[in-house]
Order: sequence, then structure tokens, then C-alpha cells
Amino acid sequence: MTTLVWFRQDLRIADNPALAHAAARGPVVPVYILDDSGDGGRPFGGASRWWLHHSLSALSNSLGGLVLLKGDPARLLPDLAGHTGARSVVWNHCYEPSAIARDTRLKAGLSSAGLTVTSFNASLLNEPWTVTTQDGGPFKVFTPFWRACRRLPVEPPSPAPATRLARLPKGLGARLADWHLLPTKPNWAKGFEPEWRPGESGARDRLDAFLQGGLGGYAELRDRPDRKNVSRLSPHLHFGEISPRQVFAALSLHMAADSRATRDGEKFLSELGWREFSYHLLYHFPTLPERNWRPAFDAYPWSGDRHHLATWQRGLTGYPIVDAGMRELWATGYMHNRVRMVVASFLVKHLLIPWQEGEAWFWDTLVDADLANNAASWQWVAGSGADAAPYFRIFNPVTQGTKFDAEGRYVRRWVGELSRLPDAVIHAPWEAPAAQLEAAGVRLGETYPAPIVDHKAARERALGGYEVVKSAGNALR
DNA sequence: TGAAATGTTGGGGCG
DNA sequence: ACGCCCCAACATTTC
Repeated sequence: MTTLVWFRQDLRIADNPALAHAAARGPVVPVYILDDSGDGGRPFGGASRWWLHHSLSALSNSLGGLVLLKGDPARLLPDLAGHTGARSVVWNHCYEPSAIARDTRLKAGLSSAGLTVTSFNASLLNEPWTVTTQDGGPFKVFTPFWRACRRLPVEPPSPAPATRLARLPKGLGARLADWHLLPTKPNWAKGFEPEWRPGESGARDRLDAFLQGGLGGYAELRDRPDRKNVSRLSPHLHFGEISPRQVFAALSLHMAADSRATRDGEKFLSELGWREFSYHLLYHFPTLPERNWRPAFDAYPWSGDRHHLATWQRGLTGYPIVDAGMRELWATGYMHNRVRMVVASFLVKHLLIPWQEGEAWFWDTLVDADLANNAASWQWVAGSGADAAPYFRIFNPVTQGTKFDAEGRYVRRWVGELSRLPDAVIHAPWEAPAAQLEAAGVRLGETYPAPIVDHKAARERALGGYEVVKSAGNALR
């Protein structure tokens, strides 16, 4: 029996339950649909399109073929079933509110057209609706959520199935190049290429490299942007080139083999836990990407200065750690997690720009842009989210720099114009003596910006804004 | 998965 | 020897 396997955010062969289900029953028609029909979902950001291109290419190569279609799945899937003689369709779950709505409609529509539809979990350790508090509701705090998850069994990953492709009519589907997912003029993704290898084997290699070289000391060193102690699996996980179950299984093996790895391993698993928590929140609170999770934050007196936003986006705020992060993002499609928190806090609290603006920029520029993680994390920083950083927690960009990039190696890499400044002032060039600036070839306001806001004043301004939120919260109560 | 302000303690210099 | 002050180091509280 021929089965359509509709690939979405599961661009892998191993531990792919939909594919395994189909392959066990007969020939497979693998299909990916680029849906620009505007079904309520967000269009891909630029960096995501770059990744998607390479990931689809890798998947197509390892499957030996992949039908590429563009348009509305509700029309395309029945058509494709007709052309290929397939009687059933399988896919793995997506969790974006628009995707859930679409898939629900599709399931009904395809079924009434006589097709069998089966769907699976491939992207989470636990389905969001299976993790509940005592009273059956969703969790709103990470620690008890993750404790509950850790008590649940995790399915072992399944090996790659022996897949036999169905004979496909000639000329079926589009050519990947014709989708123009890659940037051309200008090719702003040049800097992405040495950093990433999208696709299933790149994901596996990244995990192995992390287990060998990055996990030791992870609990502390994960905060150091100048070091290679984070996994960088996020884009691979987002596109489903590797599953959390596979990561979980590999970590469990690693920890079983070496008890000294327990602390670092558990810390790393808890980061997977934050991913699960984000999906849990998005599932139970579908307005998370748009609306403040805590309505009291609707009262926050934002300023929304467009010029400040552009300055932040371009990495010209005058705070080296912030600018380094924003430039790393632009150059590579990625930013170290610690620095993400610093730049996000800076946008929201120092510049008083709504978190949605930062979320939108990350959506466009991150190769790991992910609706659940992005929305939940921005709300976490802003203080408006579930189990969020308290509103008065305002990162000092100088302190964060000296603490986590003590030798300034991260800043020097991304903010070249400061590279000759001594360590002592690399995170606060405006405090350097004139002679030191001169010797390093730095002229503040010319070769590198002076800080666009004063930290102390900005901090007090932000705290003042939160007073309004507090009284709004009291009014709501 | 902060930072800054405020409070406490204890050693050393000094009259 | 003693009390006093200073201040760094650390702890606690507040934002």
C-alpha cells in the first residue's frame, strides 16, 4: 500500500515515526509542501529559508527523492494521492496554533475524501497535553514542569527504516532551486556556510562533537560565549533533523558510561526541558507569540524609538557585548544563548522597545527561529511570560561582558574595531583613558559608537515603567 | 538563567 | 591594652 509521507518539521529518516509507519506498509511518496497561501502561519524568515533549502536538499539526497510542492496542502495532498495511487497520508505533529488548526481541518477533509490519515509525535519528549499538574491543567512554572517530565518514560528512538520509494510520475513537483530560498544579491548568508551543515548527518555529527568536546564543564562553561561549550543543535532540532528522543538517548548513554558526566548531562537535558516547556506554553496559550502572557504588561509605557531599534539590529549600540551578539547573529544566523539574554534585556529594558520587535528580528535572522522557543524566551526576558525573569532583573551589559567574556575574545571577534583595546576596558570603551583609545585606534563616536543610552539612567527608567505594570497588576487582581 | 543598595563582620592602623 | 575608625569582604535586602 502506497503512503504519502508529508514532511514538515521532521526532516530526517531515523526516529521518524511517520516515515517508519509508511515504510513498513509499502512504497513511500515523500513530499514537502511550501505553503505561502497564508493559512495564518508565519512566512519563514530569511535565515530559516537558507537553512530549509539545504535541509531539503540533504533529505532529498538521503531518501533518493522528495516531491516538492508549493501551495495549499488541502488541495495538493489529495491531488498527489490521486497521481500516485496512495490511499493513506501520514505526518508528524506540528504545534504552532495555525498548524494545529490546519492539520485538524486537513484530517477531516482528507478522511472524507477517502484517505486514511495517521499522525505521530516526532518533535517532543512528551506531547504538551500529556504533562499536567495535579488538577489536570498546564504547568506555568518550569521546575515542576520539568520534574513531571523527568518522571515520564521517554520512547526510545527508532532506527532508520528500510524505505522504498514509490514510482513517481515524471516531472512531478518543483525543483528546489526554483523556490529561491537562498539569498542572491546580496548573498548575506556567506558567513553561514562555514558555521553549519544542515541535514540529518550534520545534526548527528554536531551532537557527537558536543558529547566529545563540549559537554565536559557544560554546567558552568555554557555561559561563556567565547567557548565551544554549547551544542548548537537548535536549528537541527527546529527542522527535525534530529529528535529530542535521539538527543535524550545519546545523553543517557553518555551519562551511564561516565558518572562524572551526570551534572553536565542533566544541565544540558534541562535545556531540552526549556524547549519542551516553550512548546507546552504555546500549546496551552496560543496567543503567546503576539500577546503578553501576563496582561498587566499591556500597561507598560514603551517608547518604541525606530532609530534605536535599527541601531540595536545593526550592532551599533555602543555596548560591546550587545553589538558583538547582534553582529554574530547577522553574520552567522546564530547567537550564543547568554548573549541572547543580554541583547534581549537591552532592547526591552534599556531601549524600552516592545519584545515583539525583538522577536520579529530574531524570527527573520536566526537559523533556529522557532515560534515556541522564540516567543516564550522573549516573554521570559521581558518579564511578561510564564515563570519569567522578574521585571526588575536588568542585565548590566558591562558586568555581563566582564563576567562571561573576561578576556574579551568574543567581543574582539565580532567587534573588530575594538580588537586592540586592553581587556580591562574592552567591555566599556568609554571608560578607557584617552591615550589607551588612541593607541587602540578607537575614536568613540567615529570608529565605534558612544553608548546610545546611559546604563544607570536607562535602568532607572525601566524600573519606573514597571511600577506602572505593578499597579496594573494590582488593579487586575 | 541579576544588579545595586544596604547591612554586617572582622582585621589592621592608629591615637 | 583598648577603643575607635576605616574599609574590604561577604551577606542580605531591595529594586
